[in-house]
Amino acid sequence: MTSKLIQLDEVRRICSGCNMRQLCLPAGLQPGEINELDQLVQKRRRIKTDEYLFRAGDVAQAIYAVRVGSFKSFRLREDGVWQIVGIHLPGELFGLDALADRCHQVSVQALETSNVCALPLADLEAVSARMPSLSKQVMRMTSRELNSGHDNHELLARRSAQERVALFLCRYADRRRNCGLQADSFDMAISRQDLSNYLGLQLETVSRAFRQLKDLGCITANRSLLEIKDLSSLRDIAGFCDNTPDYAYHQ
Amino acid sequence: MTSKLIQLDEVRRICSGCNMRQLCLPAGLQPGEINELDQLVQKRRRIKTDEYLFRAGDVAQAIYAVRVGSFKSFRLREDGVWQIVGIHLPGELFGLDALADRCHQVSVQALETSNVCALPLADLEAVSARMPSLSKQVMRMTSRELNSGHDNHELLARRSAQERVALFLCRYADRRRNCGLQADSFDMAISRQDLSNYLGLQLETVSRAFRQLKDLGCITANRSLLEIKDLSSLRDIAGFCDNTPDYAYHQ
DNA sequence: GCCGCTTATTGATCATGATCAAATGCCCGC
DNA sequence: GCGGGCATTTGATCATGATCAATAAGCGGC
Repeated sequence: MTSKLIQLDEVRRICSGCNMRQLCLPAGLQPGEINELDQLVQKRRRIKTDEYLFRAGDVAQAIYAVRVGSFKSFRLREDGVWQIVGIHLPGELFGLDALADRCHQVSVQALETSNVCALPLADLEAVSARMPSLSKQVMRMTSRELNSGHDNHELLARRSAQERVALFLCRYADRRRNCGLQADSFDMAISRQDLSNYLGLQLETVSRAFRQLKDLGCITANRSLLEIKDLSSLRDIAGFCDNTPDYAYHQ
Repeated sequence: MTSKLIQLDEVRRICSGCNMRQLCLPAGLQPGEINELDQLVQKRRRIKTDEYLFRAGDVAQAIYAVRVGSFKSFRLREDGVWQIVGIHLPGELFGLDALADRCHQVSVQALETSNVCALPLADLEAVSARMPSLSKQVMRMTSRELNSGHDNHELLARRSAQERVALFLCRYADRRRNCGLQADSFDMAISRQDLSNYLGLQLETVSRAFRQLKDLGCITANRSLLEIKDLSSLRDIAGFCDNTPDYAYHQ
């Protein structure tokens, strides 16, 4: 039994056996190509909570994919204020912001004990000519990142505190479901401090928004433990609160 | 004289003679490669103010580069509220958000009479194996887009109205300077309505922020005509207003 | 030039979220 | 179990920006 578990664990180490293979770099590749990818990817690097994977300013060595756990990317503004700009869940790529000038623009820290795969940039460039489907998949995943940036814009612009929190929770649950994790009851690795920073709100404001959502029966929340009781009303709160006619009738 | 002007105009039509060649797709390519790129790019499509280049939901045909003028990308939320998520100036690429599933996620409209080049997706894929430096440059430009998404997050999260407006103006001026346009006195093609939507503020709030910046002597503004009188104090207002110690001393 | 439309500005009031302050609860080491 | 430190919650007050309302300033059409 033990040896079987270890074998299973071994299988999951390789891209073709990984749970994330439908979402991550192997998607759209031929079996032979996946094997080739496997040779390049540095797998299963274990990162503990709050450990840095890299820091803004570091020369970029690789692009990264979350296998297990989650990460935050953030910037330190010139005035010393930090801003979280991204949360990364399993199957998502990050470190792509460094491709412009080979230098990381954000710092990345693990939000919990996590597991990350790295594809060295030198290898990526070397094989991209040989494996067009790989560079195509990298582009697809980068494009997804761009859209999630637009999601963030929408999240932050012209939304009340309650809407922001509700929308964040809906999306977080969706993303968890998408990568095969429990989506209605889970431990949010992200602290209130980090969440409020990400959402552009004060800690206290986020806390109060949680309270309201609890009182409405949408969720239960105890510290980082979250349970979504009524997803559909949570969605309503997230999206359909204000209908400014000015904007509603714009062509 | 007239014929000389026409000749010059002809030269600018081709990538190797284009003013934006250092910023845009030709950057980093060999002269031979630039000629090849030239054959693929559909050039100088003229777009009038408010004309759509494409709409969210359209099947993506190409990626686009601004040659002259400017564009806005925006989404229509399910509840009918629209949100501008990007402003595109000369030398910048857009339409990249469609690479994930070949379908545009945003609509794009010209903010003024503009000029755009298009690289068909089919061609991009076909030549990327043959021209690794081109796909590398596309990735570099996409990476820049990702970072500008992070800039937007920073712009919107936890900043006062005045800071948002000042920061927007600084960045807008920087981007204009970067692509060779007049940066201290110019016509902002973007309306107050669009600007306020982009910044997540009300129209009136943006108007008041302009007034304050005028009163401080940082700018003069008459409708869309803007003059930056004191860039350094504008930068100060944009970045160094609040120093929340909580965030300032975070590792 | 004049009229009507759209865009921008200014004013007054109100609601939301920031800020200041305190209390509570939880986790960890001893 | 106890105590200290940290994260979170709750409360009270205040400032900022949203909202409502009205005016002013271009701009195009005739």
